[in-house]
Amino acid sequence: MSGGSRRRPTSFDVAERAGVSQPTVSRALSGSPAIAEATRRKVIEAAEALGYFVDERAARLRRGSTGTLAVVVICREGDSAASINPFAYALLGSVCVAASERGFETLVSFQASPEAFFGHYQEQGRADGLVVIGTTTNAPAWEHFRALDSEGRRVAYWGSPHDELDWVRSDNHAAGRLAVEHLLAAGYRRPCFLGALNTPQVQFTERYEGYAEAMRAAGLEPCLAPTVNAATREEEGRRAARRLIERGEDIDAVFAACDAMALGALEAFAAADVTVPRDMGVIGFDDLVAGRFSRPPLTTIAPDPAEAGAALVEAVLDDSDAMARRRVPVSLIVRDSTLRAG
Amino acid sequence: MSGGSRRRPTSFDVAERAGVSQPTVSRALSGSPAIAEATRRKVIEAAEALGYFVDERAARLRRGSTGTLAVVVICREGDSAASINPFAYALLGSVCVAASERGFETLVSFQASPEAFFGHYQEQGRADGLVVIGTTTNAPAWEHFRALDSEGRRVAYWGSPHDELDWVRSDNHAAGRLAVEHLLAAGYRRPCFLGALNTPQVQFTERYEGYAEAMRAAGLEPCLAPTVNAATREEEGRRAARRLIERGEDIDAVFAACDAMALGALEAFAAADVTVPRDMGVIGFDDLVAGRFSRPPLTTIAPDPAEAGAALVEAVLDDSDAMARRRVPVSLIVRDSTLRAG
DNA sequence: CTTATATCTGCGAACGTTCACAATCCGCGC
DNA sequence: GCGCGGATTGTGAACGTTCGCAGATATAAG
Repeated sequence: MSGGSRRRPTSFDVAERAGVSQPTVSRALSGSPAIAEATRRKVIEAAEALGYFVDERAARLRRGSTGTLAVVVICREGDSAASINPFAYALLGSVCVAASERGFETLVSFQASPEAFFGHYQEQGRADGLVVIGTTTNAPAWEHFRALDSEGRRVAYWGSPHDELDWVRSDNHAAGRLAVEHLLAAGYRRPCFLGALNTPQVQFTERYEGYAEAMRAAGLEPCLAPTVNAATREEEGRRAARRLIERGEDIDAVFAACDAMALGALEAFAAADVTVPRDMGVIGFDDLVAGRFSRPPLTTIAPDPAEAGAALVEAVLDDSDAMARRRVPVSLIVRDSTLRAG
Repeated sequence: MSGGSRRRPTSFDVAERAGVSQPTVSRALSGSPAIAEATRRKVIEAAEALGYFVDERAARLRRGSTGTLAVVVICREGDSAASINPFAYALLGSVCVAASERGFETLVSFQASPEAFFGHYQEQGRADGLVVIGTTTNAPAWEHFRALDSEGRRVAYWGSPHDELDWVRSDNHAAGRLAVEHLLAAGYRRPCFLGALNTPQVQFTERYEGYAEAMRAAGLEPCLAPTVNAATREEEGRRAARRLIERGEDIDAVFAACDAMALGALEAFAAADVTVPRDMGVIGFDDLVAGRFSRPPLTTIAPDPAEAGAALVEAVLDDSDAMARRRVPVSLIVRDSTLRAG
């Protein structure tokens, strides 16, 4: 209030105070090697005394970079931003945070058709890179991708089923192994995988592979309870579990490819008087909040959205020529649904 | 690939093609009134032919604006970005989207102590405005706020308990009314409010007020089942519900201030053999995914994160001098927990 | 003591826009 | 017929930084 708002200090002000030229200030603060250590200290001191910060707008203009990361979240046609998967939201949030930590701003968009988005940003050139969250089977989208990529624009994908591109995924093989090892340690003898393979959801397939591997390592035959398409994932899980019971399969535990299916399965088991965890162990993947409130509470493998977001940002911003393909560690969260009472 | 990447066209290129001077291009495209309609058309045509877009960096530098919106999500000390309330995430996402739609980028941060953030952005001046998501009782934070505000920097708050500032909240009074009206229509006779009043959570208090008003309008006496502090909201709900049963209060329905409490209450009722919805109706607020999977599925009042995000951005960016205080509509979602079978 | 070399710093320009101001054109009234 | 105001457009500068290049200083070698 009193005194009014002072003008923001510029590099000229710092230069004057430090007794050097203005470009020297720039060099000192941007970490250029061609600067004497003594000068740098002097400049830094002056900058701090004045409360100086580099004006990113000017720096970016001159440098030719945008300092901006575009993020597109793929959602179904007509979906509002509110109705997407909670994990995608958490991922979005952590991408934004990771970008901010590296001094990048984010331009976020929810899109049913990624290609529109790609075209737009490609032309407008408003972002240095693009992070895509979600899975699409949309072929034109992949074309736009390659176009972006060949222009030197960086793109990273969460869970991409397309092998030409940079991606980041959960360590789904480890998830499968963790699930099997936990179930066996808890006293179950024949865990079965619940989920569909060979769908665009590569991550599900990978979880199965981890599961199968661990089963064989324990001298057991993998077994699969395939799901069929339904309106919701819960419904898929419900149906698959019901079928399992009807056919009287010889299994005593289920590893569902995602929590939503696991929750559906829990309902089906309850309806058929199969008591979880006594008669049947159930474990999922995703660590949905819902799993904390189901009855019984759901054991699950938790992905790490914070790590995943950081990895995505890193994949986009670090311009190593090598393709970035990172696995983000997962962790086991034990709740009642696999606690076979002694 | 072939031909390499062409240089991005500038306003000089457009000017040359349209046969006007460069600043005229700027005027034509920025909607300045001091321009002949014929000229504007000529310029726009040339711009489209060349695929020209204004370089935001240069425009912002010259204009003195940042084109950036800072968003801070307040979380508890040590919390990672991943562990915050799902609604806050949804809100964050929709704020980012709403900002992007208005051509603003977002700088997102998760902070336990908002004052650090305020100070940082205040000095660095990297954002035109600030959106704060979350509730804090931290007094120093409010000081920083006022400072920002008096410097002409715009700030908007989700659910602020501080009356000097712009805020956006759910229409909590309507929520209370909706809950009561629904419960009465469903055949319950004496619904009770479950939650604590006079806490920093103004929104809870407002929901109670709406509830009480609707009760009186129906000729009923409001009733309150106060919660006490516990590690989690579920636990608060569980305890409050247990006490309600022990004391044998004459009630047949509960409106919980949030879904987490409602879910806790559901557990307590189940443990005490009070059958929901037959003996007791339960309704919450938040529309957590968890409510879809609880047993029975939870009737709830759903806030609208998309609308809320848009309103927050509007409050920050529209520089009317009048304080922006907006109520975002809520909607009733009926599930089994209030479906008293006939 | 001089020259070559490496290390550091200053100078000027450039990035692409918007803004203040001056210049031009037009029609109209005296 | 000349000047004058309003509507448009052009001119020049400025926003605050980074970059290329030349100049300066110090250190080492001949």
